[in-house]
Amino acid sequence: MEHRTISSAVIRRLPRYYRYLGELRESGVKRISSRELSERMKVTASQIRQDLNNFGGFGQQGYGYNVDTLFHEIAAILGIDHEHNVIIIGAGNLGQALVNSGDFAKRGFNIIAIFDNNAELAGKKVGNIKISMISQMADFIKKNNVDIVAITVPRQAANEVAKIAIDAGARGIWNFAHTDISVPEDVVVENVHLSESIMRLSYKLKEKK
Amino acid sequence: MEHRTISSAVIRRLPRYYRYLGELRESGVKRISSRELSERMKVTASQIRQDLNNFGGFGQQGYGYNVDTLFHEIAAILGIDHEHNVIIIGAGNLGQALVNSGDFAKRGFNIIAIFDNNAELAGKKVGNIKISMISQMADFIKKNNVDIVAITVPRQAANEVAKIAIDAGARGIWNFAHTDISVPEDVVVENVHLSESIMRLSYKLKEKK
DNA sequence: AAGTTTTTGTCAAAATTTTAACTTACAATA
DNA sequence: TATTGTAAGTTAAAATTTTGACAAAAACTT
Repeated sequence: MEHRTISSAVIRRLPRYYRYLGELRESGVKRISSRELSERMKVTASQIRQDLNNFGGFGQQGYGYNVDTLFHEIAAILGIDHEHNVIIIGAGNLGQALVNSGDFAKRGFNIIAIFDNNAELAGKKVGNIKISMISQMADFIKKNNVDIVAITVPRQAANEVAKIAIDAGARGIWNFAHTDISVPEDVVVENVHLSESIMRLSYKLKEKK
Repeated sequence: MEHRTISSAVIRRLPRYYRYLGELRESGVKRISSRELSERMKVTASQIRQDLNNFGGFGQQGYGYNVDTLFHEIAAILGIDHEHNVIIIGAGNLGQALVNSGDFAKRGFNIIAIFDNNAELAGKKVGNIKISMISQMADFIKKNNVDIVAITVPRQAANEVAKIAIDAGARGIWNFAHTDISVPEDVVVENVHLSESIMRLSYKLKEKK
């Protein structure tokens, strides 16, 4: 089977489709057309149809898309039809916020450990997870089938802790540090750069004035 | 003066250029060519030159770009050459993390208040800011020249608090809630959807397997 | 001081992404 | 069961974005 690469623009939109479908599902809507969806989401119907057809024909002419089916198909495409083990490196405010937010667990991203290098924090609890030392991390990753490593340490330390995690077998890096992380070919990184985000907002504000 | 719209792809890259230039500046580098920068940043030199030339010719043939000058030019473009007043709505973990992170203040985004609707939190402190009630927010916005409103409340409440802030005069919304916020023409929104981000990571992980 | 190298700014080509239009298939209805 | 309307899937066109190439200008070199 031929395997065309899907553009990242498409992947950027999929989680949003998923969110809308989840909402429709909760409110009991059984079917939806690309046109209706496009009106709600402020994108073109054409784009929705084309995005979805990258992965297969999930709809039916004269009917539309079955909300429930499409919801699950997108979940499968995104790889969120099963659980993920997540650890957090950095028990600062942001790391703690991620642990305490129930949102991720609800979507199958289970935060199973949090690490820090501050010895004073050792054994203290965040939510109901005990903080461990980074020295224990490699061992933990090897033994616990960790999929995703969230990095919330200061930028100076980010590449160092990423390397430890990757050497221990981690393959997905969720990077919150204000720096780029260099990784080998088979490791994927998703960046969340809040400072860049607020700068973009600042730009947009300036343009409106 | 003609005012061409700059594509959002360009704006997405500017903060990253800014970050790299800041690092170069700190390490005492005085000048840099688009080629050198492109090697460090893993983008094409052509793209850097074209991006910058949307705003003016900041470089010089045979020399390159003066790091310090370009750093400040980009700051001006992004509107971060002056301070911004920021308030946070929602004193949950994420709201508290934003307050406690010194990173934003360092870049001129001063968090001057945090609001919540939980009466039990009234008067309690996050960092050195007292939590106020949302009922006081409109008045605060009117009196304190608030530029940016960060929304970290649950999604069900997001549009409601956004409306209060906008009606009181806020023009920039930094939205962390897992929903879209509808705003009038003259208001700008920058979204930070963490759950969408981790789904994209999940997709990339699946593709590598 | 002349020649050589570097490097920008710009133009045009290439690639990608988005939108629009068309064709086909199914669903609803009478 | 035949007919009409709806809406997906697909193809083509348009728009946008990225890359490559080159002339002009400045900085080095000898």
